[in-house]
Amino acid sequence: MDALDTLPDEEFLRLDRQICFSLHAAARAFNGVYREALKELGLTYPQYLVMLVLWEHGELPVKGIGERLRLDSGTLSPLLKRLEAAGHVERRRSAEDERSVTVRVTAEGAALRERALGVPRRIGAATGLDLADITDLRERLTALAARLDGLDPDELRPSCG
Amino acid sequence: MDALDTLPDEEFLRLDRQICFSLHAAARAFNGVYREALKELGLTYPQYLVMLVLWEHGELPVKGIGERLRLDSGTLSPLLKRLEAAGHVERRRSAEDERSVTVRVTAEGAALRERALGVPRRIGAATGLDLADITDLRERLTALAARLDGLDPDELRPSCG
DNA sequence: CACTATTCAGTTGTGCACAACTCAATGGCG
DNA sequence: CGCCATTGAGTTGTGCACAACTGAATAGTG
Repeated sequence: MDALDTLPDEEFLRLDRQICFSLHAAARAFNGVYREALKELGLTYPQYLVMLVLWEHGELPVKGIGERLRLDSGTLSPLLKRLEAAGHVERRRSAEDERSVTVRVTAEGAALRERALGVPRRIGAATGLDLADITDLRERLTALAARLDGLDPDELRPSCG
Repeated sequence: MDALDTLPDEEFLRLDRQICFSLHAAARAFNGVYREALKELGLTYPQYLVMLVLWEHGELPVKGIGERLRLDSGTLSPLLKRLEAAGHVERRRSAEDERSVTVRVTAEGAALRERALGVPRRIGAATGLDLADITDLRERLTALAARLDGLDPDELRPSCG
């Protein structure tokens, strides 16, 4: 039994506004909190995401970063240039495959990690959620994103609505 | 009590990557799904959000839109210009207060609403969530955003907008 | 009334997301 | 081997988010 099917379109539009807004606003609010916490590190939120995966792996090709963060080269190329200009990473073309560019954390970038260690704890405190809440929310969002990313575009076309 | 307090910083950083990524990715995935669904209407996701509040209220000052969507004039001014160029809305300076600009839905903009009615149902189906799931997720995200924005949740709740 | 502070919309500049594209390197196939 | 499709990074152009600012209109205060 899906209660959604019983709602008229009008009500759907109202509900949609609430959902659209809540997700959009939550993402921006989260972004804003991180912006504040990361200000002292000189990192933006997406740059922090990139540094997090690089801190875990030491070095990765641009493609590898993109796969882990679902970002394409159009977003990553200029972002990585800025991280390199800031001295946090180094980029060099791969010897085995001249098409590929390997991104490696510099000594300065590794030192930045130490200064970043306190950030997540402060964010966690700001959310007011405990570990179970956070984990639950994370799992739901991950599942939702996975489903939406794997969607056939045709399912969103009017003929299928 | 709070399991978060027992985690070392290292573990926190790992957890943070998962949370940051999941929220960031979910927001972008949602955005992508709407982009696809809204393509035929010629609207972007933020433009759709603006049209949703305008369809509910008929006309609003720029400030009123900004309050409901937590967006400032730096974002809204160019966006509204594009909506006006597309013929969906009309902007005119208020007679009572020359500082204020009133945004009103045009006949074309109202007609667009009819074509938009099917969008939320298709999105709802795409998420694979039922009404209870959606409502629960929405409430959590709204509460989280409210806390992070440092505001009273009631002021942010769409139903009060 | 005159003066100041605030409000409102808009502009500028930076950074991110994404589509569409370029270009060189690689891999596959006949 | 030669040809062509594919891959990987980068570039260009559009739109959004946000900070910092401008300028005009209004509100508040003495």
